[in-house]
Amino acid sequence: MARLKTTHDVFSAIGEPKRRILIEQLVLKEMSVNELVDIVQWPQPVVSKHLGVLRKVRIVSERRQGRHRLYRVQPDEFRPIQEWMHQFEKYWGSSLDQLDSYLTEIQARGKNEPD
Amino acid sequence: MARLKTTHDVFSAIGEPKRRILIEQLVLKEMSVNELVDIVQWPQPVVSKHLGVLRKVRIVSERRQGRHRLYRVQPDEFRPIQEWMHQFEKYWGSSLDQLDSYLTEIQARGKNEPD
DNA sequence: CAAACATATTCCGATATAGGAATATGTTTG
DNA sequence: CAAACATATTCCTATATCGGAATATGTTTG
Repeated sequence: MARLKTTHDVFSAIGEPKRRILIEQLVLKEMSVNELVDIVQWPQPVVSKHLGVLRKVRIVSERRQGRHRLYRVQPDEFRPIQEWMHQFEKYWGSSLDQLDSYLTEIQARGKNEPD
Repeated sequence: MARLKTTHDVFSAIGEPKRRILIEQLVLKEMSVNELVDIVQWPQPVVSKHLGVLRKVRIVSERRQGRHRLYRVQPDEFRPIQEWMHQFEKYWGSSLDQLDSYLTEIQARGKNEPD
């Protein structure tokens, strides 16, 4: 046997630092490939390939608009990670307070935003 | 250039499924290598090697007791992941409620547990 | 100390990438 | 339709693992 694919689930997909950087941008707003290239300053094929991986594991979705392709993050797909991380939360006493106030704030605003 | 090490930070370390399985066991209780081997049924060197990676990125710590080595999870080391995941939490309207009640429950009990 | 035990390490081979370079595909516009 | 534009894909190479097998290291016990 040998290595396993780092491209087949959400956990391994975010193991790659460049992919995390792309996600960090896309979570801010939907963006075209060239917009991303302008920001991160990597060769376009590099960006496209990483987007391909993210797309394969459904972390991002793509929408065509003319000759552009607009990418956006699909936050729901991160839930497996969040759920897996949940097993450690009980050890984070101090951060719970922050999170709690954050939640209160969000919920005061009206729970969820439109799609 | 080529692949980058999947063994140098927390994100890539948990990208490997077997390592997640080990973590899931160790979070339950401190355990020796052979205890883990008994549970997961992989060859001992495989277990040891994955533990080595987890140890290198500080996700687990090791403590010697006689000829045994007892491993345990270091939950604090997962905080970078949790913090990174935080950027998506606002999209999880429905799960916020669960989490909120979870927090309320925890806090009612007395906020933090001893180390 | 020798044997048994617990675990780590080394050496090995197979393979899945990551990135570079070049090119292909698809779209708009003149 | 040709040229320009936007993006994906293919081909290539180097390399970092993953797991297997064998062995080394360290500890306890008789």
